[in-house]
Amino acid sequence: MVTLKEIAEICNVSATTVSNVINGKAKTSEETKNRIMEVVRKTGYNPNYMAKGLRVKRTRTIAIIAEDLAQFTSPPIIENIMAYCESRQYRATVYNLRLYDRWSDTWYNDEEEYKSVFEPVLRDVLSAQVDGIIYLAGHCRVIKSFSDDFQLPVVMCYALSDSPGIPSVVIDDEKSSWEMVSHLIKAGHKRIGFVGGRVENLHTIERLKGYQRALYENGILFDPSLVFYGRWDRESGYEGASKLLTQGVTAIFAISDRMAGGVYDYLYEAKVAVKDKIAVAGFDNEAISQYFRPALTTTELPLAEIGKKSAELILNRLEKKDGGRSAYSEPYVIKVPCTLKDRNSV
Amino acid sequence: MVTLKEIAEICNVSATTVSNVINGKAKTSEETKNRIMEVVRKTGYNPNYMAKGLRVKRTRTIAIIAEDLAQFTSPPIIENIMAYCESRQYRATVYNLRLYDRWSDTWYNDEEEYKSVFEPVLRDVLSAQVDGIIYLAGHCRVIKSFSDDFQLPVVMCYALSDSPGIPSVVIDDEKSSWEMVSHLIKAGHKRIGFVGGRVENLHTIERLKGYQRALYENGILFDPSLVFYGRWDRESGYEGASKLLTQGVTAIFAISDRMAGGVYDYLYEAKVAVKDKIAVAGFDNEAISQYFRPALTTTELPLAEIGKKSAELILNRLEKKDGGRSAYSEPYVIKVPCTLKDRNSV
DNA sequence: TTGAAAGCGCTAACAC
DNA sequence: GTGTTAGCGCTTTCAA
Repeated sequence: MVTLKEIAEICNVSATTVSNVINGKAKTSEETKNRIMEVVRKTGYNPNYMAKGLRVKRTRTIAIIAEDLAQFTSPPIIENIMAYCESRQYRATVYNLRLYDRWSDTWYNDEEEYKSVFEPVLRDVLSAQVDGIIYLAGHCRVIKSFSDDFQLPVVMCYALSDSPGIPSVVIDDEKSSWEMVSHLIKAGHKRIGFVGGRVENLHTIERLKGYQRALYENGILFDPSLVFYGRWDRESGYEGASKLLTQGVTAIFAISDRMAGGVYDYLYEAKVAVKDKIAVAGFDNEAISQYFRPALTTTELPLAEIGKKSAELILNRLEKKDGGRSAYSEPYVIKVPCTLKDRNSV
Repeated sequence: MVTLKEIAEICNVSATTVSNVINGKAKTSEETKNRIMEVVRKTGYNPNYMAKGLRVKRTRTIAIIAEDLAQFTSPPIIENIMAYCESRQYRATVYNLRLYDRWSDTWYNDEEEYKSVFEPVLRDVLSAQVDGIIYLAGHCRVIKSFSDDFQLPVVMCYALSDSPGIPSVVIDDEKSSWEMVSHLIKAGHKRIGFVGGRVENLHTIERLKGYQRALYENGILFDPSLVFYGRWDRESGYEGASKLLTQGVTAIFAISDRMAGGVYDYLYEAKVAVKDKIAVAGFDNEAISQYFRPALTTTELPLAEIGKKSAELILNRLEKKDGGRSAYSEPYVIKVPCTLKDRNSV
């Protein structure tokens, strides 16, 4: 590994001059500039990131702490964070908590266990001297992993922060749900079953609100017996459908595509035609939804946008381009809208 | 950020001693050891990774250069590389070429364009002073991105290297395909259509070999008109099925689940029952395959194992636990077997 | 068992 | 325009 000093020696200039040329800093004569660049190219010189970081105390690197890389929402978000960082000459490095991998979806009840994995990772991140952190959640909830006086800029991605200093980027669950239910109503449905995720889950809560608002705006009574709470998975959808059908629904809105898959299962077994007899809508626009027969009408998650916004937010903060909001006076939440994918199940 | 030197001052010892205690190096009296650890805890001291890396010239970090994070095979592999690295006190950091994102699947024809994205990333990786590199391909082929005298240990993951110094970890395409076709034959099929990916693709080539071997071993003539080459996607599967059905096949083996989805599409339109009339088998065991109706018999990719093996390989190399194979005399290829998922389409 | 000094590769501050 | 000096936070001799 050739060093800057060696380049300097070869060129008969000082290390400073080489440094200046490489970083386009001070004024240097074209002559020496060319001479140096030539040698840099020939030797295949690469600046030592460690040495530079140690000296300047800025690494132009942000950490993405992902709760789980394998969560289907994570890779597209990460990919777009990285793409945006690249466009502004930053680096993003991924740390993976592997929360689902370790405890499927039970983990978030146990604060202690969570800490035992989060804290070592955070130390690692801090050791690496990153300039900022994007915490990428696996699902939306209020996350209090960072103390109020945490030393680094943080952006909460796909979840809410409880700290005024940490802005959040989330999807607009309420509005997206409202849109889908309005769509269902426009198609003539009045008794619409709602298959939610876990009761206490924020996605569930917000989407239920959207459901209720759509009913209200159309003068339809909200019937609580049309609401079923599942666990996001296919089996829950099946259960939900079996319960809801006895309530005489003409449409079912399952708030995950997987649960919608379970609804299809039940309907198939019961020989009830999707769309013709019962309309079904999903949420997420996972790959599976296109393979359902009939193809599922669902809501596309704005994952790319979420990634980009989060990255933008943190980089602006790092470069103080955020209009002085460095310390937000109130929780700062960006809600990114989803888009309805109208396919063939409604 | 409190530094080691500050810890030393507080404790009235030298920096050396603190360093020794933290790294469990030299013999230190219990007394001072406790005193130091206490202060370390209280101050929340984190060693500076930059400073340490600069000094010791080993970072205990490996780079994963992923061709595309959004490729469905990537996240599970990465997750398992990270998990294994963690178990041996290493760090893995992800670099993303975003090849598919940039050029979908046309990119690999253009060496120049490829270099224009690979090379800056490689410089970045080198700058970061990682100890080794795992190159994670999006699909199997021979990759010659690293010169023969490349300075760092490299492992090729999910692809083949052309260099004796770079071992590869890939799936056993031939055997897995052989297994599936044997399974089909055992179920009574003699005229089995093969829906491949692109002709020149290594997965296609190997799986076709497995297909042929299974036929051969069962005394079935290989009929070239039963082979169709697609582009891995759903539409290709549809096309393939339409061609193959005119050849009187009783089973179709599509070597990606997505293409199998297209086969289902065609069969559905043509009102031909999957399984009862035509057996269908896929490959990949993507999430979608479970939602097909009937559920798709397919082959599960050993992604976890591939990740783990790759990590193991490179860490062993870094720590010379590879039985002196530091320079392999011949290309060293590890083929990881897949497992057949027998569901309901055969 | 502990410490002093040197130096990893780089850049900031300042002098020339 | 270019060079000198000092030092970022750590570990590694080597000496005490």
